Amino acid sequence: MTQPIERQAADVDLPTQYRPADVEGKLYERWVADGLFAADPARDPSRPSFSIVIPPPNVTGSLHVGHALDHSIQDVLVRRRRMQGYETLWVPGMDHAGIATQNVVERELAKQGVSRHDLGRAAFVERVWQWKAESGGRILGQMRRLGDSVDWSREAFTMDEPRARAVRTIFKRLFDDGLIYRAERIINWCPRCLTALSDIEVEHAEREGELVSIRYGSGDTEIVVATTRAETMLGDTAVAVHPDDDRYRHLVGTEVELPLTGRRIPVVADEHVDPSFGTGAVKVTPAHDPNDFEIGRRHSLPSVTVMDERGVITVHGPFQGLDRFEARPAVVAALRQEGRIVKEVRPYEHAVGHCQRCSTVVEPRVSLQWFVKVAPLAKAAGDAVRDGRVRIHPPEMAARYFAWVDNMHDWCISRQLWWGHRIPVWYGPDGEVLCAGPDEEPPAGWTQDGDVLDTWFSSALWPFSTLGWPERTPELERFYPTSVLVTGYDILFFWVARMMMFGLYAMDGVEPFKVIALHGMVRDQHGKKMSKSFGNVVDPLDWIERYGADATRFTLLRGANPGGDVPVAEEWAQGSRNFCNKLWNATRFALMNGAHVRGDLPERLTTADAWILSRLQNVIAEVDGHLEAFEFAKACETLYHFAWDEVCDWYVELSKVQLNDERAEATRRVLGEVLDKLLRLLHPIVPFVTEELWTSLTGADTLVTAAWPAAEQALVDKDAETLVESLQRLVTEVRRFRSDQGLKPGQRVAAALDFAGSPLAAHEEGIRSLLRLTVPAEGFTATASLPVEGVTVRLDTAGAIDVAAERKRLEKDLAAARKEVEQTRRKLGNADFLAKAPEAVVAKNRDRLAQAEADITRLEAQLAALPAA
RNA sequence: GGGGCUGUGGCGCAGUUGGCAGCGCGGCGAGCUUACACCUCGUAGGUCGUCGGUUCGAAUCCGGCCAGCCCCA
Repeated sequence: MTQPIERQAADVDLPTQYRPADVEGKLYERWVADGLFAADPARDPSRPSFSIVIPPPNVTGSLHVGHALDHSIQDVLVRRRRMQGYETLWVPGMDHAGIATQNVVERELAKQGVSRHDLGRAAFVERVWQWKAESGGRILGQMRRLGDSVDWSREAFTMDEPRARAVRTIFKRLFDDGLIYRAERIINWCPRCLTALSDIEVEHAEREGELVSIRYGSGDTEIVVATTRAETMLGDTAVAVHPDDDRYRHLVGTEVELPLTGRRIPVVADEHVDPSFGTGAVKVTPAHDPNDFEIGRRHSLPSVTVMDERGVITVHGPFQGLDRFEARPAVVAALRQEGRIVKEVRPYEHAVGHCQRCSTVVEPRVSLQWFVKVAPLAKAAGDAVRDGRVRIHPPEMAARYFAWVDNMHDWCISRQLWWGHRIPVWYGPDGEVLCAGPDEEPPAGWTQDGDVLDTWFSSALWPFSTLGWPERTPELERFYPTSVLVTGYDILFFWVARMMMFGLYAMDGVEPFKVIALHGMVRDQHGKKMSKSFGNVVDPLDWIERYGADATRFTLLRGANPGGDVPVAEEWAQGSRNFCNKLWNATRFALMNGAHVRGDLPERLTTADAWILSRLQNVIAEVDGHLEAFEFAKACETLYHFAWDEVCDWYVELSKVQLNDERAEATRRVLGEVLDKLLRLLHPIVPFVTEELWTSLTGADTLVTAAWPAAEQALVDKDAETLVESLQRLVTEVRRFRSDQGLKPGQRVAAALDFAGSPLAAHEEGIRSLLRLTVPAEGFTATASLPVEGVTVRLDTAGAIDVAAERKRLEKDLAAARKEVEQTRRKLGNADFLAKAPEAVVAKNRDRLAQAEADITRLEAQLAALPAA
């Protein structure tokens, strides 16, 4: 009658536990070798396109858990579109990370006692390329471990030849349009890296410092200023007060003596002074403070530079040659000696800017630098979002975007480094300036500007430079604008706004991406930021090794609510690993029992079959909707719940009975169908385990390009869902009884089932199987009787039942039912409620009341039937 | 100083337009029931930060307060 299960089981060669390491590397290499991730702009133009450019990781970096999240999300999007039949392109690559890379190589040289200046510029740059070839870009190999379905044939680097061409092209265009200029401004300067930094390369951190109040002038002209940077007073060229401040009105326009220097400096009135801070008077050092620089410009003040590029004091005998941090106490001591110190607050907490790459305290410095005039570009970047051409997801994040682009300062793009795109400007013998485009040669003898461009300048071109711009390539034609940009909200300003500005500018107003999908930061299980010093850093490669790439991805995606931070923990990775193992074993069970996907679904379905197929349709629709909306956490949750709690815990259990009778063949087909669709839905999230299982189940080559499932309305069966829900309540209730009575889960118990006309009668076998209830023999006497879901289960507990436990249970349920009745009655007795609440809500409450009343009747009868204790 | 976010069972999070508080992990109890102990079954645990308002009805809307976090200056 039934197929010989033993024989089929022998055909199934799957271990009882899923071992990711056995399959992941093998599958990935096959995917790449088969060209499944390769995009072809010429292929079937009728198909829609879907493209993503990867936020290029730093060439010096390795895969951290933040990348793992970012990449997992992109991979889900790309893999789903691929299955939906889109021509998909996911471009991989790296950025050259000017300062970081130069620092790495300089550090290496330093070990040999060599500086970059010893080598000279050309040899040093050569050396960096060599470093890149040997030890750069480790992350690319690590991306394979995670399963990134990128098109490796299109790997790009922000410093390679095509990208260099793009940089030269756009620089020339911006220059010719007057959007790039050179000017002497105060910029952020790193005295260790010896280069300018843009605003966003400076990290502000609270530090303990000091606030020293110094008396300038004397007698009638006395005025006290407070500062955290006493050493800069050597470069003061004014004292500023608010124009409406009566305390100082009489001093405005006069001069006061600047201590230690013997100079006299003016007192000026400026709106930007906060009269409520300190004494309401501030010292003005235009050469060493950005705010003071502005005040200086407004009042035509001279600018006195007191430090060199390394932060060493260059003026005033006793201080000359001191580092800025040595000079500070020295200056304070000298002032104290002169009786100039009025007050000292120590420690004084205040925000200090640090170099993002080396953590050195940034020194504002006046110098000649190149800038991008951002106003018109930023306006366009803002408008693209305001007009809805580019959608920021989640939408709440748009406020932060606008706050940034609408208040952007001109962007300092020159860096005093050797590693980077050299500024394509040449100077002639008579001070002529020439910007040369990609195919232009400067006149012989002219010298090129020594600076290089900010790395972000080239990464801002990424969405189109990777597609071949400035040529009008088929790639650009087909894949620009890219479909979505996936990145953390922390670099919305760093990078996204810049790509928007340059994309709109270079591509004649066409935006670089249609959607900006933002995710949060990965944090530990207590919401703490991961940091090496805290010791709570998760290494994704460690997780991949121990739990598998799929489990790593699932853990991250399961926590990925739009825009929200993603907490992760070891236990959750284990849970994800367990989930993968559950899928493995469910499929293993199915295969051992001959499940398959051949042919149509059976004509005749049992209620269990109809139920799981119906649920499957709901799940398909739900998951599809979640993924479309970037709701990765919800998609994972839905799939996890369906696979584990519905397919495994109920359908597989019910199928065991069906596989033993004439329904076996139909059941094999339904099992196959459910797993087929489930594995397809899960594939973008957990590609490896699903590929391995699905190819075993179907015999097909790969799931990577299999069709994405669509829900079929015809398979939705509300009646089956209702009936199985009833069955589940019945089974759960009897299990509770068994547990209360101390019956072991596996223990067989004789029971008689009286269905009294319930449609559940058709599922007697399934119910008996789930509950381990055997058919009673002759002379059976029940020791307990349970009325549930219209069915009476009478069972022989093989001994006296625990009346006390049963009474306790029934009384608990009774109390809950009574509370329910009371609450619902009160509601339904409220005339306002009946008058104002919607019909459906009222009806729902009536149903609840009826249900609760029926429960009370039943429970009271059961209690009455209990023998006295 | 400006702007933003968060506060729901021990921990981490969901809760769409207001209409029975859910999930995962962990805890407790029982079990190796021929897919899986990376498992199964059962179970405990929350007046949704706080005070007030709107409403027939508030975790959900409005306001004050408290606590914590982030970004920008």
